[in-house]
Amino acid sequence: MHHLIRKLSRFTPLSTEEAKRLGDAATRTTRLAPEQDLVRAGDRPDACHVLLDGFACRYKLVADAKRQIIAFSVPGDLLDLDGFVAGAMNYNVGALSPCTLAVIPHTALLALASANPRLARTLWRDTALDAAIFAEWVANVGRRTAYQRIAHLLCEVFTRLTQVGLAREAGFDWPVTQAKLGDATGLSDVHVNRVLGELRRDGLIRLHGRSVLIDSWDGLRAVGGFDPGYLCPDPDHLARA
Amino acid sequence: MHHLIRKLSRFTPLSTEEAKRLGDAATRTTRLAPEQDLVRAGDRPDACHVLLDGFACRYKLVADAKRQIIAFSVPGDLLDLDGFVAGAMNYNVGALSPCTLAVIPHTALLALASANPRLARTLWRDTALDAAIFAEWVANVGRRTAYQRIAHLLCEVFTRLTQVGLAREAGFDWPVTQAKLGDATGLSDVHVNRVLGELRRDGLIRLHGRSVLIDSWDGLRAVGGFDPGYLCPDPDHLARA
DNA sequence: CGGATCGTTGAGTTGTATCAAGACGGGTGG
DNA sequence: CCACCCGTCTTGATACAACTCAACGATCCG
Repeated sequence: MHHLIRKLSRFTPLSTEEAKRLGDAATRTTRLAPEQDLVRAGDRPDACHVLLDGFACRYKLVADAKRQIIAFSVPGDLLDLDGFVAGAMNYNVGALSPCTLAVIPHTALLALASANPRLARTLWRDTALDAAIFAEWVANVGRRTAYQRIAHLLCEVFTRLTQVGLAREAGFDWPVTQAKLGDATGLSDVHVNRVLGELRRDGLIRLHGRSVLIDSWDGLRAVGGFDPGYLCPDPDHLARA
Repeated sequence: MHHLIRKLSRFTPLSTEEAKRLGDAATRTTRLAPEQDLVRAGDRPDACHVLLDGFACRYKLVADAKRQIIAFSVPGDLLDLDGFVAGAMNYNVGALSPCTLAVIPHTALLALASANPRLARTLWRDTALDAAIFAEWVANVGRRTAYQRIAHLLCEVFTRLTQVGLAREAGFDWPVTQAKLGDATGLSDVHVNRVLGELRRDGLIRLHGRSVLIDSWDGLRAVGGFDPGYLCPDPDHLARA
């Protein structure tokens, strides 16, 4: 399991020993079909899951059958650490593509975190990173136009996929429909379609099937007002202290 | 300092002993004038601050001088715990009214967290609570109408003020202008004004100066689709494990 | 080949923003 | 104590971004 869990270390940097311990804590793997939910709001899971392969998202349902995707997950991400920290989930986690997950029981995680404060802080930082991304999304959805919002989201996804080595030099594959892009940006699927067309016409991106090509990274960044700072918590911050 | 820090224990439940230790860690208090910033995005603070008295908010600035408030803080809240966990701030924290803060140096916090895993997890849960509120705001701003958004926000603020004993039976005092409500909900100040008028006409709330009276809690909750679950992480979850 | 899902485009509607002007109210200085 | 001023609230008129509804085309898959 170690080499799988090691993936996590790219995103939430762990020492080799810490990665090994987390890997030992993972008892098994499990799979998820597209559209299948891992957990629902209100659930009290007894294990955490690391996304080893595939793409997932977190989402909330609001009145009127509307859906808001609040985060996209990439391989290496902890999907439901909140279940460990807070007890109950307050959002759903669903698969966007076939997914493979590592399962880490809460009991094992608790033992690890108690015995190893440094590892606990690393996981704590992961929660803080989630919070930072949520915060950026509040600003994205609240104060940017549709055109800016989608540009910003594409920048974020590209940056995160690059961090885990899953992007190409100028683009990435991503199994997300326009309707889901709408659920993530608070827009209608129809409007997402028009805005994507605009971004394409402006020479910023190209779309082929499920692959996104970024023709002008600087342009896209400028449009979205994207600053990657919030995605890069300083891994050595507490170690230095 | 203990009786001041104890306030924190109402919101992020701490044992008496833990509250005492945190109180000992706080070296001094400081004050903030309205509109004054405690920290800015990019800062690397060397201490955390507990809001003892007054009201503050966290906000981001996006292109075009637009502002998005991403969270309101009430007395008892940790304002900049992210500075400790992540290293650098990625949002600003500003005072809405005159504020009194307790100052806890990162060095003291690190020592406390290392020596006391249970206290560390309590603080970790505080980060998770912040994340849960951000996530709810993403859904609020992304998928609710102006009318629903403002109703939901008022429900949240009332609930949180009730948790720390600062609400009246059916209302609360809150030094927030309509322009700031707009910055928090992603709306213009003019539109906030119209929607508040609508909520008043519909018999849900009344406003007098800076005080909010809730005439129909059930109505307001129904309109906003408000479920307080995300504000109430189970404090005993990890203790039981 | 048929059905399902997703993308695309058009026409019309609506929610919310913007601009502008005036009313109110609380503080300050004369 | 009054006059003034500044920030805030309120209201109206107009503009526009984004939504909805609807139809059709393109793919993919069984």
